[in-house]
Amino acid sequence: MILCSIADLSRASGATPRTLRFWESEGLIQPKREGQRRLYDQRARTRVKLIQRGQRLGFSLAEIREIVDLYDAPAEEAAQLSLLLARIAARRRQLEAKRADIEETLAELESVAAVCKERLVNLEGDAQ
Amino acid sequence: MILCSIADLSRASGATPRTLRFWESEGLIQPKREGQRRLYDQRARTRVKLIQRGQRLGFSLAEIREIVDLYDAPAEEAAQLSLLLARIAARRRQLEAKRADIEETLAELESVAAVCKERLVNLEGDAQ
DNA sequence: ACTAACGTTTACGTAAACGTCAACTTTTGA
DNA sequence: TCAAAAGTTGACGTTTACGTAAACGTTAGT
Repeated sequence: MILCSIADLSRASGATPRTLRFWESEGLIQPKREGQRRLYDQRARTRVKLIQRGQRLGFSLAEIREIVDLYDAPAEEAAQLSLLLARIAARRRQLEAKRADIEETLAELESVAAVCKERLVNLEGDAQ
Repeated sequence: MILCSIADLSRASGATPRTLRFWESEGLIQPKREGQRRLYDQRARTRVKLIQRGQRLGFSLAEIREIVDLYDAPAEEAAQLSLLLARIAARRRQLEAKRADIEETLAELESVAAVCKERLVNLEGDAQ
């Protein structure tokens, strides 16, 4: 299954055909063509997964495009490589900040949960 | 500084007055009133920070409202406490899934960075 | 041969999360 | 006292990320 139709990829990914066409119009994926019809190869399917992961993390499509472009930027010159490394470092910092937000939220939720559990235990004790 | 104006909170938080009023209209914050004017206490300011953190994590305002409401839900009965604990557990799983997405992305970016650095070293070697 | 099923482009509609006036009242410093 | 500054409530505009519908071409099974 090296190439698949838009319906196949839609079923496999959960994204609607409309969404896949929209992402293409935004330059996020570039499927092959057989006449008019789109044909998605492994590279396109991988990018769809990257797009969806980016969305789960709250990135806009514009940011997602920049992120996935980091993966296959054809860097030859030293200057291009340095620029690419700088961009990767910036995204890493951004992701680490998000991770820190997550850790804080998790800690707070755990603390609320602890209070809840204690109250539950007290209620059970009163009931006996 | 137990109470502050909308302009004060706007400066302190980075959210515009329009945004603060919008969040209020959506039921995310409930400032006091002095006549017509809004007065924000510490509780309101804390909620603003929670909202902004939720936004950085890609949650919608509807989700954020559910999340911040977990912090001050007045659970008295055992049934309410159990429900609250279940909701907290669901949010925890969601946050852990996001964290896993972040770890994957970080790992991939590091691998791309490693390739870049290797190429850079090779280029420097060729130059000598 | 024919009709579903699948695909295409084009265009308009929509929900979320505010931005941007407008028109007006209230407060406050000179 | 009086004008600037700050605040208020509508109401309409904007961007993002698609949904939905129209009108049409292509392909596959009976």
